[in-house]
Amino acid sequence: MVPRVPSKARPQLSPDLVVAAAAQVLERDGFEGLTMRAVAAQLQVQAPALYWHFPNKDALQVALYDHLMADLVFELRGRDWREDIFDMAQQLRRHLLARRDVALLLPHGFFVGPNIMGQAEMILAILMRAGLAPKDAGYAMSTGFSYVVSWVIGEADLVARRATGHDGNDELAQAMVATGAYPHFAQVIGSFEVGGDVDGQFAFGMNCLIAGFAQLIPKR
Amino acid sequence: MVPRVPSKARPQLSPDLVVAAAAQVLERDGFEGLTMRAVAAQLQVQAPALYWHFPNKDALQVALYDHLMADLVFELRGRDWREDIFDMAQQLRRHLLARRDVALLLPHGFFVGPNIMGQAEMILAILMRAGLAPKDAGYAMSTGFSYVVSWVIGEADLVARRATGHDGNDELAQAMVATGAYPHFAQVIGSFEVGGDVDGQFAFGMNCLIAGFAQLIPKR
DNA sequence: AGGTTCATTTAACGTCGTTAAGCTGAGCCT
DNA sequence: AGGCTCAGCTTAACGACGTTAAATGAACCT
Repeated sequence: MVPRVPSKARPQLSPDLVVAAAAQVLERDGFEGLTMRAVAAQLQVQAPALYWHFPNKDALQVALYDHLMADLVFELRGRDWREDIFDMAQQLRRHLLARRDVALLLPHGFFVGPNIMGQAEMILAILMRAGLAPKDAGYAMSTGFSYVVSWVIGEADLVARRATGHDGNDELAQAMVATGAYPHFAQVIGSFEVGGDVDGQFAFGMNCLIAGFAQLIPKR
Repeated sequence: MVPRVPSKARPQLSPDLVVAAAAQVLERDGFEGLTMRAVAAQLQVQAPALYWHFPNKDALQVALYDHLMADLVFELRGRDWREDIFDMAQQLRRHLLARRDVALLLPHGFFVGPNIMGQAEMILAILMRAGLAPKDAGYAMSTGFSYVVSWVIGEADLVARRATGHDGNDELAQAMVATGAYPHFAQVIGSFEVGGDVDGQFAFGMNCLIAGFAQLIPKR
Protein backbone atom coordinates (compact mmCIF):
# COMPACT_ATOMS: atom_id res chain seq x y z
CA MET A 1 0.00 0.00 0.00
CA VAL A 2 2.98 2.27 0.41
CA PRO A 3 3.56 4.16 -2.83
CA ARG A 4 6.55 2.90 -4.67
CA VAL A 5 9.52 5.07 -3.88
CA PRO A 6 11.41 6.23 -6.95
CA SER A 7 14.47 4.14 -7.55
CA LYS A 8 17.79 5.60 -6.56
CA ALA A 9 19.81 3.37 -8.81
CA ARG A 10 18.06 4.52 -11.99
CA PRO A 11 16.46 7.94 -12.17
CA GLN A 12 12.87 7.09 -12.94
CA LEU A 13 10.89 8.64 -15.72
CA SER A 14 7.90 10.81 -14.95
CA PRO A 15 5.30 12.74 -16.96
CA ASP A 16 7.10 15.96 -16.08
CA LEU A 17 10.41 14.67 -17.34
CA VAL A 18 8.78 13.49 -20.53
CA VAL A 19 7.18 16.87 -21.09
CA ALA A 20 10.46 18.66 -20.43
CA ALA A 21 12.21 16.44 -22.95
CA ALA A 22 9.44 17.05 -25.46
CA ALA A 23 9.93 20.79 -24.99
CA GLN A 24 13.61 20.45 -25.82
CA VAL A 25 12.87 18.40 -28.91
CA LEU A 26 10.27 20.90 -30.09
CA GLU A 27 12.68 23.79 -29.64
CA ARG A 28 15.49 21.96 -31.42
CA ASP A 29 13.68 20.16 -34.24
CA GLY A 30 10.39 21.99 -34.58
CA PHE A 31 6.90 20.60 -34.73
CA GLU A 32 7.58 18.14 -37.50
CA GLY A 33 10.54 16.77 -35.57
CA LEU A 34 8.45 16.18 -32.49
CA THR A 35 8.10 12.41 -32.67
CA MET A 36 7.73 9.89 -29.90
CA ARG A 37 11.04 8.35 -30.89
CA ALA A 38 12.82 11.70 -30.70
CA VAL A 39 11.43 12.48 -27.27
CA ALA A 40 12.42 9.04 -26.09
CA ALA A 41 15.92 9.46 -27.47
CA GLN A 42 16.23 12.75 -25.62
CA LEU A 43 15.59 10.81 -22.43
CA GLN A 44 17.90 7.99 -23.52
CA VAL A 45 15.00 5.62 -23.48
CA GLN A 46 13.07 3.56 -25.99
CA ALA A 47 9.92 4.98 -27.54
CA PRO A 48 7.31 2.65 -26.02
CA ALA A 49 8.44 3.70 -22.54
CA LEU A 50 6.58 6.95 -23.04
CA TYR A 51 3.31 5.09 -23.32
CA TRP A 52 3.55 4.20 -19.68
CA HIS A 53 3.21 7.87 -18.76
CA PHE A 54 0.96 9.13 -21.57
CA PRO A 55 -1.81 7.21 -23.35
CA ASN A 56 -0.86 8.64 -26.75
CA LYS A 57 0.91 11.44 -28.53
CA ASP A 58 -2.04 13.80 -28.38
CA ALA A 59 -2.10 13.69 -24.59
CA LEU A 60 1.61 14.46 -24.52
CA GLN A 61 1.09 17.42 -26.82
CA VAL A 62 -1.65 18.82 -24.62
CA ALA A 63 0.54 18.54 -21.54
CA LEU A 64 3.42 20.06 -23.47
CA TYR A 65 1.32 23.00 -24.49
CA ASP A 66 0.30 23.72 -20.94
CA HIS A 67 3.90 23.38 -19.85
CA LEU A 68 5.04 25.93 -22.40
CA MET A 69 2.45 28.36 -21.12
CA ALA A 70 3.61 28.06 -17.53
CA ASP A 71 5.99 30.99 -17.60
CA LEU A 72 3.70 33.41 -19.32
CA VAL A 73 2.80 36.06 -16.77
CA PHE A 74 0.79 39.02 -17.93
CA GLU A 75 2.09 42.39 -16.90
CA LEU A 76 -0.53 45.07 -17.09
CA ARG A 77 -0.66 48.81 -16.68
CA GLY A 78 -4.15 48.65 -15.19
CA ARG A 79 -5.33 52.03 -16.40
CA ASP A 80 -7.68 51.20 -19.26
CA TRP A 81 -9.11 47.78 -20.01
CA ARG A 82 -8.41 48.27 -23.71
CA GLU A 83 -4.77 48.83 -22.96
CA ASP A 84 -4.71 45.76 -20.76
CA ILE A 85 -6.38 43.49 -23.30
CA PHE A 86 -4.08 44.74 -26.00
CA ASP A 87 -1.02 44.21 -23.82
CA MET A 88 -2.09 40.68 -23.01
CA ALA A 89 -2.57 39.88 -26.67
CA GLN A 90 0.83 41.36 -27.46
CA GLN A 91 2.50 39.42 -24.66
CA LEU A 92 0.79 36.21 -25.71
CA ARG A 93 1.96 36.80 -29.25
CA ARG A 94 5.54 37.43 -28.14
CA HIS A 95 5.45 34.38 -25.92
CA LEU A 96 4.21 32.12 -28.69
CA LEU A 97 6.69 33.52 -31.18
CA ALA A 98 9.62 33.13 -28.83
CA ARG A 99 9.11 29.39 -28.48
CA ARG A 100 9.32 27.47 -31.68
CA ASP A 101 6.10 26.09 -33.17
CA VAL A 102 4.08 26.29 -29.97
CA ALA A 103 1.06 27.56 -31.81
CA LEU A 104 1.01 24.44 -33.95
CA LEU A 105 0.23 22.35 -30.92
CA LEU A 106 -3.07 24.07 -30.43
CA PRO A 107 -5.76 22.74 -32.76
CA HIS A 108 -6.37 19.95 -30.28
CA GLY A 109 -8.44 22.04 -27.88
CA PHE A 110 -7.92 25.22 -25.99
CA PHE A 111 -8.39 25.36 -22.27
CA VAL A 112 -6.90 22.31 -20.76
CA GLY A 113 -4.22 22.81 -18.18
CA PRO A 114 -3.95 24.70 -14.92
CA ASN A 115 -1.65 27.38 -16.30
CA ILE A 116 -3.95 28.26 -19.14
CA MET A 117 -6.92 28.36 -16.81
CA GLY A 118 -5.23 30.97 -14.68
CA GLN A 119 -4.53 33.15 -17.67
CA ALA A 120 -8.08 32.79 -18.95
CA GLU A 121 -9.35 33.78 -15.55
CA MET A 122 -7.30 36.93 -15.67
CA ILE A 123 -8.59 37.90 -19.10
CA LEU A 124 -12.17 37.29 -18.09
CA ALA A 125 -11.78 39.35 -14.95
CA ILE A 126 -10.67 42.35 -16.95
CA LEU A 127 -13.37 42.00 -19.56
CA MET A 128 -16.11 41.64 -16.98
CA ARG A 129 -14.82 44.49 -14.89
CA ALA A 130 -14.96 46.57 -18.06
CA GLY A 131 -18.66 45.89 -18.14
CA LEU A 132 -19.13 42.94 -20.46
CA ALA A 133 -21.72 40.35 -19.58
CA PRO A 134 -20.23 36.95 -18.67
CA LYS A 135 -21.44 35.38 -21.89
CA ASP A 136 -19.97 38.18 -24.00
CA ALA A 137 -16.73 38.04 -22.08
CA GLY A 138 -16.43 34.36 -22.85
CA TYR A 139 -17.03 34.89 -26.55
CA ALA A 140 -14.64 37.81 -26.60
CA MET A 141 -11.84 35.85 -24.96
CA SER A 142 -12.33 32.91 -27.27
CA THR A 143 -12.37 35.15 -30.32
CA GLY A 144 -9.33 37.12 -29.27
CA PHE A 145 -7.42 34.03 -28.38
CA SER A 146 -7.91 32.31 -31.69
CA TYR A 147 -7.04 35.56 -33.43
CA VAL A 148 -3.65 35.66 -31.73
CA VAL A 149 -2.99 31.99 -32.32
CA SER A 150 -3.82 31.98 -36.00
CA TRP A 151 -1.88 35.19 -36.35
CA VAL A 152 1.20 33.71 -34.78
CA ILE A 153 1.04 30.66 -37.01
CA GLY A 154 1.00 32.96 -40.00
CA GLU A 155 3.76 35.17 -38.70
CA ALA A 156 6.04 32.25 -37.90
CA ASP A 157 5.42 30.98 -41.40
CA LEU A 158 6.36 34.36 -42.81
CA VAL A 159 9.56 34.48 -40.81
CA ALA A 160 10.47 31.01 -42.03
CA ARG A 161 9.81 31.96 -45.62
CA ARG A 162 11.86 35.10 -45.26
CA ALA A 163 14.74 32.97 -44.03
CA THR A 164 14.63 30.66 -47.03
CA GLY A 165 14.63 33.68 -49.32
CA HIS A 166 11.79 33.10 -51.73
CA ASP A 167 8.10 32.47 -51.38
CA GLY A 168 6.49 30.35 -54.07
CA ASN A 169 3.06 31.49 -53.03
CA ASP A 170 3.98 35.12 -53.33
CA GLU A 171 5.50 34.63 -56.76
CA LEU A 172 2.34 32.94 -57.95
CA ALA A 173 0.21 35.78 -56.66
CA GLN A 174 2.39 38.34 -58.42
CA ALA A 175 2.14 36.42 -61.65
CA MET A 176 -1.64 36.40 -61.46
CA VAL A 177 -1.78 40.09 -60.66
CA ALA A 178 0.36 40.74 -63.71
CA THR A 179 -2.50 39.52 -65.90
CA GLY A 180 -4.38 42.67 -64.98
CA ALA A 181 -7.51 40.77 -64.03
CA TYR A 182 -7.31 41.79 -60.40
CA PRO A 183 -7.04 45.57 -60.17
CA HIS A 184 -7.88 45.89 -56.49
CA PHE A 185 -5.58 43.10 -55.50
CA ALA A 186 -2.81 44.82 -57.42
CA GLN A 187 -3.05 47.83 -55.14
CA VAL A 188 -2.87 45.66 -52.05
CA ILE A 189 -0.18 43.14 -52.84
CA GLY A 190 2.61 45.37 -51.63
CA SER A 191 1.29 45.14 -48.10
CA PHE A 192 1.81 41.40 -48.01
CA GLU A 193 5.43 41.39 -48.98
CA VAL A 194 8.16 40.46 -46.58
CA GLY A 195 9.10 44.02 -45.77
CA GLY A 196 5.61 44.78 -44.49
CA ASP A 197 4.78 46.32 -41.15
CA VAL A 198 4.11 43.12 -39.23
CA ASP A 199 3.64 44.71 -35.83
CA GLY A 200 1.27 47.24 -37.27
CA GLN A 201 -0.74 44.57 -39.01
CA PHE A 202 -1.13 42.59 -35.81
CA ALA A 203 -2.10 45.66 -33.82
CA PHE A 204 -4.60 46.56 -36.50
CA GLY A 205 -6.52 43.32 -36.19
CA MET A 206 -6.36 43.30 -32.44
CA ASN A 207 -7.64 46.83 -32.20
CA CYS A 208 -10.49 45.92 -34.52
CA LEU A 209 -11.52 43.23 -32.09
CA ILE A 210 -11.19 45.47 -29.07
CA ALA A 211 -13.31 48.11 -30.75
CA GLY A 212 -15.92 45.45 -31.27
CA PHE A 213 -15.72 44.32 -27.66
CA ALA A 214 -16.28 47.88 -26.51
CA GLN A 215 -19.58 48.01 -28.33
CA LEU A 216 -20.88 45.22 -26.13
CA ILE A 217 -20.63 47.23 -22.98
CA PRO A 218 -24.15 48.30 -22.03
CA LYS A 219 -24.42 52.03 -22.09
CA ARG A 220 -25.37 53.46 -18.78
CA MET B 1 7.75 17.91 -82.02
CA VAL B 2 4.01 17.42 -82.24
CA PRO B 3 2.55 17.15 -78.74
CA ARG B 4 1.53 13.65 -77.89
CA VAL B 5 -2.20 13.23 -78.33
CA PRO B 6 -3.97 11.60 -75.36
CA SER B 7 -4.70 7.96 -75.90
CA LYS B 8 -8.23 7.00 -76.81
CA ALA B 9 -7.98 3.39 -75.75
CA ARG B 10 -7.30 4.13 -72.08
CA PRO B 11 -8.84 7.16 -70.43
CA GLN B 12 -5.77 9.01 -69.31
CA LEU B 13 -5.27 10.47 -65.90
CA SER B 14 -4.97 14.20 -65.50
CA PRO B 15 -4.40 16.68 -62.65
CA ASP B 16 -8.08 17.57 -62.78
CA LEU B 17 -9.16 13.97 -62.44
CA VAL B 18 -6.80 13.48 -59.54
CA VAL B 19 -8.17 16.54 -57.78
CA ALA B 20 -11.73 15.40 -58.34
CA ALA B 21 -10.93 12.01 -56.87
CA ALA B 22 -9.22 13.66 -53.92
CA ALA B 23 -12.36 15.70 -53.32
CA GLN B 24 -14.43 12.52 -53.17
CA VAL B 25 -12.02 10.89 -50.74
CA LEU B 26 -12.00 13.97 -48.51
CA GLU B 27 -15.78 14.07 -48.41
CA ARG B 28 -16.07 10.35 -47.69
CA ASP B 29 -13.16 9.74 -45.30
CA GLY B 30 -12.29 13.19 -43.97
CA PHE B 31 -8.93 14.85 -43.75
CA GLU B 32 -7.20 12.02 -41.95
CA GLY B 33 -8.43 9.60 -44.59
CA LEU B 34 -7.00 11.72 -47.39
CA THR B 35 -3.97 9.63 -48.29
CA MET B 36 -2.24 9.23 -51.59
CA ARG B 37 -3.14 5.57 -51.62
CA ALA B 38 -6.83 6.33 -51.05
CA VAL B 39 -6.93 8.88 -53.85
CA ALA B 40 -5.20 6.41 -56.15
CA ALA B 41 -7.65 3.69 -55.23
CA GLN B 42 -10.53 6.01 -56.04
CA LEU B 43 -9.07 6.26 -59.55
CA GLN B 44 -8.37 2.51 -59.69
CA VAL B 45 -4.72 3.26 -59.99
CA GLN B 46 -1.58 2.68 -57.94
CA ALA B 47 -0.36 5.38 -55.60
CA PRO B 48 2.88 6.32 -57.34
CA ALA B 49 0.92 7.15 -60.48
CA LEU B 50 -0.19 10.37 -58.78
CA TYR B 51 3.38 11.57 -58.62
CA TRP B 52 3.38 11.88 -62.35
CA HIS B 53 0.80 14.68 -62.08
CA PHE B 54 1.73 16.26 -58.75
CA PRO B 55 5.20 16.61 -57.22
CA ASN B 56 3.96 15.77 -53.72
CA LYS B 57 0.94 15.63 -51.47
CA ASP B 58 1.14 19.29 -50.49
CA ALA B 59 0.76 20.40 -54.08
CA LEU B 60 -2.25 18.16 -54.46
CA GLN B 61 -3.79 19.64 -51.34
CA VAL B 62 -3.32 23.18 -52.59
CA ALA B 63 -4.96 22.31 -55.89
CA LEU B 64 -7.72 20.52 -54.04
CA TYR B 65 -8.39 23.55 -51.89
CA ASP B 66 -8.72 25.81 -54.87
CA HIS B 67 -10.98 23.27 -56.53
CA LEU B 68 -13.29 23.18 -53.51
CA MET B 69 -13.56 26.95 -53.60
CA ALA B 70 -14.59 27.01 -57.25
CA ASP B 71 -18.31 26.94 -56.65
CA LEU B 72 -18.39 29.58 -53.94
CA VAL B 73 -20.15 32.58 -55.40
CA PHE B 74 -20.88 35.48 -53.13
CA GLU B 75 -24.40 36.83 -53.26
CA LEU B 76 -24.66 40.32 -51.88
CA ARG B 77 -27.42 42.75 -51.14
CA GLY B 78 -25.28 45.71 -52.09
CA ARG B 79 -26.85 48.20 -49.74
CA ASP B 80 -24.30 48.61 -46.96
CA TRP B 81 -20.71 47.44 -47.08
CA ARG B 82 -21.01 46.07 -43.54
CA GLU B 83 -23.90 43.90 -44.61
CA ASP B 84 -21.94 42.72 -47.61
CA ILE B 85 -18.81 41.86 -45.67
CA PHE B 86 -20.86 40.05 -43.08
CA ASP B 87 -22.76 38.11 -45.73
CA MET B 88 -19.54 37.08 -47.40
CA ALA B 89 -18.13 35.84 -44.14
CA GLN B 90 -21.31 33.95 -43.43
CA GLN B 91 -21.35 32.41 -46.90
CA LEU B 92 -17.69 31.46 -46.64
CA ARG B 93 -18.40 29.85 -43.29
CA ARG B 94 -21.35 27.91 -44.66
CA HIS B 95 -19.34 26.85 -47.67
CA LEU B 96 -16.47 25.58 -45.57
CA LEU B 97 -18.79 23.82 -43.15
CA ALA B 98 -20.75 22.14 -45.92
CA ARG B 99 -17.70 20.40 -47.32
CA ARG B 100 -15.99 18.14 -44.89
CA ASP B 101 -12.65 19.24 -43.44
CA VAL B 102 -11.90 21.82 -46.12
CA ALA B 103 -10.60 24.27 -43.56
CA LEU B 104 -7.97 21.77 -42.48
CA LEU B 105 -6.32 22.01 -45.87
CA LEU B 106 -5.49 25.64 -45.33
CA PRO B 107 -2.39 26.15 -43.18
CA HIS B 108 -0.27 25.76 -46.29
CA GLY B 109 -0.83 29.29 -47.55
CA PHE B 110 -3.80 31.36 -48.45
CA PHE B 111 -4.03 32.94 -51.86
CA VAL B 112 -3.01 30.41 -54.38
CA GLY B 113 -5.48 29.50 -57.05
CA PRO B 114 -7.51 31.42 -59.61
CA ASN B 115 -10.82 30.89 -57.86
CA ILE B 116 -9.60 32.26 -54.58
CA MET B 117 -8.06 35.25 -56.29
CA GLY B 118 -11.41 36.17 -57.77
CA GLN B 119 -13.08 36.05 -54.39
CA ALA B 120 -10.33 38.09 -52.78
CA GLU B 121 -10.71 40.66 -55.51
CA MET B 122 -14.39 40.96 -54.71
CA ILE B 123 -13.80 41.46 -51.02
CA LEU B 124 -11.15 44.08 -51.63
CA ALA B 125 -13.40 45.95 -54.03
CA ILE B 126 -16.09 46.29 -51.39
CA LEU B 127 -13.69 47.34 -48.65
CA MET B 128 -12.01 49.93 -50.80
CA ARG B 129 -15.28 51.29 -52.09
CA ALA B 130 -16.28 51.68 -48.45
CA GLY B 131 -13.37 54.03 -48.06
CA LEU B 132 -10.53 51.91 -46.70
CA ALA B 133 -7.04 52.58 -47.94
CA PRO B 134 -5.60 49.72 -50.04
CA LYS B 135 -3.21 48.73 -47.30
CA ASP B 136 -5.95 48.66 -44.68
CA ALA B 137 -8.21 46.72 -46.99
CA GLY B 138 -5.55 44.07 -47.43
CA TYR B 139 -5.03 43.73 -43.69
CA ALA B 140 -8.76 43.64 -43.11
CA MET B 141 -9.34 40.89 -45.63
CA SER B 142 -6.50 38.83 -44.28
CA THR B 143 -7.71 39.25 -40.73
CA GLY B 144 -11.31 38.47 -41.56
CA PHE B 145 -10.35 35.47 -43.62
CA SER B 146 -8.29 33.83 -40.95
CA TYR B 147 -11.03 34.58 -38.45
CA VAL B 148 -13.55 32.63 -40.49
CA VAL B 149 -11.16 29.78 -41.16
CA SER B 150 -10.11 29.26 -37.58
CA TRP B 151 -13.70 29.62 -36.53
CA VAL B 152 -14.83 26.91 -38.91
CA ILE B 153 -12.14 24.55 -37.71
CA GLY B 154 -13.40 25.05 -34.18
CA GLU B 155 -17.03 24.70 -35.12
CA ALA B 156 -16.47 21.50 -37.09
CA ASP B 157 -14.62 20.16 -34.09
CA LEU B 158 -17.54 21.06 -31.86
CA VAL B 159 -20.01 19.33 -34.16
CA ALA B 160 -17.86 16.23 -34.18
CA ARG B 161 -17.62 16.21 -30.41
CA ARG B 162 -21.34 16.66 -30.08
CA ALA B 163 -21.79 13.60 -32.27
CA THR B 164 -19.59 11.41 -30.11
CA GLY B 165 -21.50 12.54 -27.05
CA HIS B 166 -18.87 13.63 -24.57
CA ASP B 167 -16.05 16.10 -24.56
CA GLY B 168 -13.06 15.26 -22.41
CA ASN B 169 -11.80 18.81 -22.58
CA ASP B 170 -15.08 20.18 -21.32
CA GLU B 171 -15.21 17.71 -18.44
CA LEU B 172 -11.72 18.71 -17.40
CA ALA B 173 -12.64 22.38 -17.45
CA GLN B 174 -15.71 21.72 -15.31
CA ALA B 175 -13.65 19.81 -12.81
CA MET B 176 -11.20 22.69 -12.50
CA VAL B 177 -13.98 25.21 -12.10
CA ALA B 178 -15.42 23.09 -9.32
CA THR B 179 -12.34 23.83 -7.24
CA GLY B 180 -13.59 27.38 -6.88
CA ALA B 181 -10.28 28.87 -7.92
CA TYR B 182 -11.70 30.42 -11.07
CA PRO B 183 -14.73 32.54 -10.16
CA HIS B 184 -14.95 34.45 -13.43
CA PHE B 185 -14.50 31.37 -15.53
CA ALA B 186 -17.31 29.74 -13.59
CA GLN B 187 -19.74 32.40 -14.78
CA VAL B 188 -18.68 31.90 -18.37
CA ILE B 189 -18.42 28.17 -18.76
CA GLY B 190 -22.08 27.73 -19.61
CA SER B 191 -21.55 29.65 -22.83
CA PHE B 192 -19.11 27.08 -24.14
CA GLU B 193 -21.30 24.05 -23.73
CA VAL B 194 -22.71 22.19 -26.67
CA GLY B 195 -26.10 23.84 -26.49
CA GLY B 196 -24.57 27.27 -26.99
CA ASP B 197 -25.64 29.80 -29.57
CA VAL B 198 -23.10 28.99 -32.26
CA ASP B 199 -24.47 31.30 -34.92
CA GLY B 200 -24.61 34.14 -32.46
CA GLN B 201 -21.06 33.53 -31.34
CA PHE B 202 -19.79 33.61 -34.91
CA ALA B 203 -21.73 36.75 -35.70
CA PHE B 204 -20.41 38.36 -32.56
CA GLY B 205 -16.79 37.97 -33.54
CA MET B 206 -17.40 38.97 -37.10
CA ASN B 207 -19.24 42.09 -36.09
CA CYS B 208 -16.40 42.97 -33.77
CA LEU B 209 -14.05 42.87 -36.73
CA ILE B 210 -16.37 44.87 -38.95
CA ALA B 211 -16.74 47.51 -36.27
CA GLY B 212 -12.98 47.73 -36.19
CA PHE B 213 -12.77 48.00 -39.98
CA ALA B 214 -15.23 50.87 -39.91
CA GLN B 215 -12.93 52.88 -37.69
CA LEU B 216 -10.31 52.87 -40.41
CA ILE B 217 -12.41 54.83 -42.82
CA PRO B 218 -11.05 58.38 -42.88
CA LYS B 219 -13.68 60.75 -41.63
CA ARG B 220 -14.59 63.34 -44.19
C1' DA C 1 13.10 -17.53 -1.41
C1' DG C 2 9.10 -16.80 -4.08
C1' DG C 3 5.80 -13.93 -5.96
C1' DT C 4 3.87 -9.46 -7.31
C1' DT C 5 4.04 -5.14 -9.32
C1' DC C 6 6.12 -1.34 -11.72
C1' DA C 7 8.78 0.41 -15.49
C1' DT C 8 11.14 -0.46 -19.36
C1' DT C 9 13.04 -3.10 -23.46
C1' DT C 10 12.70 -5.79 -27.58
C1' DA C 11 10.18 -6.92 -31.45
C1' DA C 12 6.84 -6.22 -34.43
C1' DC C 13 2.52 -4.46 -36.99
C1' DG C 14 0.29 -1.53 -40.12
C1' DT C 15 0.27 2.89 -42.38
C1' DC C 16 2.15 6.78 -44.36
C1' DG C 17 4.76 9.73 -48.17
C1' DT C 18 7.93 8.96 -51.45
C1' DT C 19 11.58 6.98 -54.73
C1' DA C 20 13.65 3.72 -58.03
C1' DA C 21 13.26 0.68 -61.52
C1' DG C 22 10.74 -1.97 -64.71
C1' DC C 23 6.93 -2.64 -67.91
C1' DT C 24 3.61 -1.41 -71.76
C1' DG C 25 1.84 0.40 -75.57
C1' DA C 26 1.14 4.24 -78.60
C1' DG C 27 3.35 7.43 -81.79
C1' DC C 28 7.30 8.60 -84.68
C1' DC C 29 11.17 7.90 -88.01
C1' DT C 30 13.49 5.36 -91.68
C1' DA D 1 7.28 -3.18 -91.44
C1' DG D 2 10.13 -2.72 -87.64
C1' DG D 3 12.73 -0.66 -84.30
C1' DC D 4 13.08 3.69 -81.20
C1' DT D 5 11.32 6.92 -77.95
C1' DC D 6 9.01 8.08 -74.32
C1' DA D 7 4.75 9.21 -71.65
C1' DG D 8 2.29 6.96 -68.14
C1' DC D 9 1.69 3.53 -65.39
C1' DT D 10 3.01 -0.78 -62.18
C1' DT D 11 5.69 -3.31 -58.93
C1' DA D 12 8.76 -3.23 -55.26
C1' DA D 13 10.75 -1.19 -51.76
C1' DC D 14 12.67 2.35 -48.27
C1' DG D 15 12.50 4.78 -44.09
C1' DA D 16 9.72 6.92 -40.65
C1' DC D 17 5.73 7.24 -38.08
C1' DG D 18 2.27 5.96 -33.96
C1' DT D 19 1.20 2.21 -31.48
C1' DT D 20 0.72 -2.62 -29.37
C1' DA D 21 2.17 -7.22 -27.41
C1' DA D 22 5.20 -9.75 -25.12
C1' DA D 23 9.47 -10.42 -22.71
C1' DT D 24 12.67 -8.61 -19.15
C1' DG D 25 14.43 -7.00 -14.97
C1' DA D 26 14.60 -4.42 -10.72
C1' DA D 27 12.30 -3.28 -6.41
C1' DC D 28 9.27 -4.46 -3.07
C1' DC D 29 6.20 -7.57 0.11
C1' DT D 30 5.39 -11.81 2.67
